[in-house]
Amino acid sequence: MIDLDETDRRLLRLLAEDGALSAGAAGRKIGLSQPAAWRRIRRLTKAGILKGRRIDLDLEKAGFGVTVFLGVKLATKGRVSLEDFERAVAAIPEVQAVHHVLGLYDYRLRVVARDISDFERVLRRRIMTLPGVGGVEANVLLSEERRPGPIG
Amino acid sequence: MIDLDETDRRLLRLLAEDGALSAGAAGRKIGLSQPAAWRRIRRLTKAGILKGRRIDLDLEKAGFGVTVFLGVKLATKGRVSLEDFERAVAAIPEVQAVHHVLGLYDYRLRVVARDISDFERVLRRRIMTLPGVGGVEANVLLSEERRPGPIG
DNA sequence: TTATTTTGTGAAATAATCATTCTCGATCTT
DNA sequence: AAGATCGAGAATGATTATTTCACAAAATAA
Repeated sequence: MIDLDETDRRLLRLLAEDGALSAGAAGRKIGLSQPAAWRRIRRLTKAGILKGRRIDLDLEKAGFGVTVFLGVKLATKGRVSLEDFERAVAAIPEVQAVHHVLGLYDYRLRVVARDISDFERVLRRRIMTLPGVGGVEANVLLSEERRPGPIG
Repeated sequence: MIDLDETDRRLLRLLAEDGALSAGAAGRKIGLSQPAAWRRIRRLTKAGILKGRRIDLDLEKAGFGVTVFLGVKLATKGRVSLEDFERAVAAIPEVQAVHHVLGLYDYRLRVVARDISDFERVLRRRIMTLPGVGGVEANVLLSEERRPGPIG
């Protein structure tokens, strides 16, 4: 863990708003020269705080209009069971994220589908057949808003 | 909605793996010239499928080691109530994402905190005091794995 | 106190890469 | 046969990442 300067935090906040910003462009916005900003960003990257960049794609416009959050409770929770479940769930293309969690559920999945009937297919033929699944709870996504978070 | 070529999908898949890839670099990986790849990416961007780029930062290394998913059920669900809740929750810096969902809960929040006691503070003084909150369920994140998804 | 190291900065320079446009040829459609 | 579509290749400025150097402030040691 590294301690962040106020300048570092401002850089991260800018990059969190627009990940396409270059080092120089981000620095310019806070009155920092190109090399200075670049050095800080490289430092943050080497420290592992900045893991990389990812694209933000609108799955709805790509034909996947349904996003569902699934809470999955396993029936048996041995170590083998967890690994089996994770391996099987990783093979489902419609699964966007797998969260191993502590609480009422064991896993939390983010699943996308073309429409509701397509989601039903995924749920019945993919999810419910996963090894060790006990109970499943579903939340259909209506709207989503990402917030910058405590640093960014 | 636009229909995607197999080449488009391969480009998106590459960009989903590494969002820092330039148009030319992505094209080169699938045997496409720089202008050809650039034109496709521009087309995808104009179509709204590619909404932009965002950074991927490791909040744990930045001192926020605890991530919790909260399921929130509202006590009263009028239109005004939803807007009040959304406005208030947007003012909490520890909230990373707000999902308006359909199902057992009304909202799903992704919250980060420095540690468990810090999370307790957020929960008691920020979340539980939100207007209209009926019930809250929490899932602590143990590990997370992002999957490419159906296209990317 | 002075001397010295450390740390972060800006300016200038570079070499590479990038986005962008143009032309031309191949392929496919009608 | 004519038109539309898509790609490669070359050429362009613009922007970028990256290095080097010198300087100022702050911390540390003498």
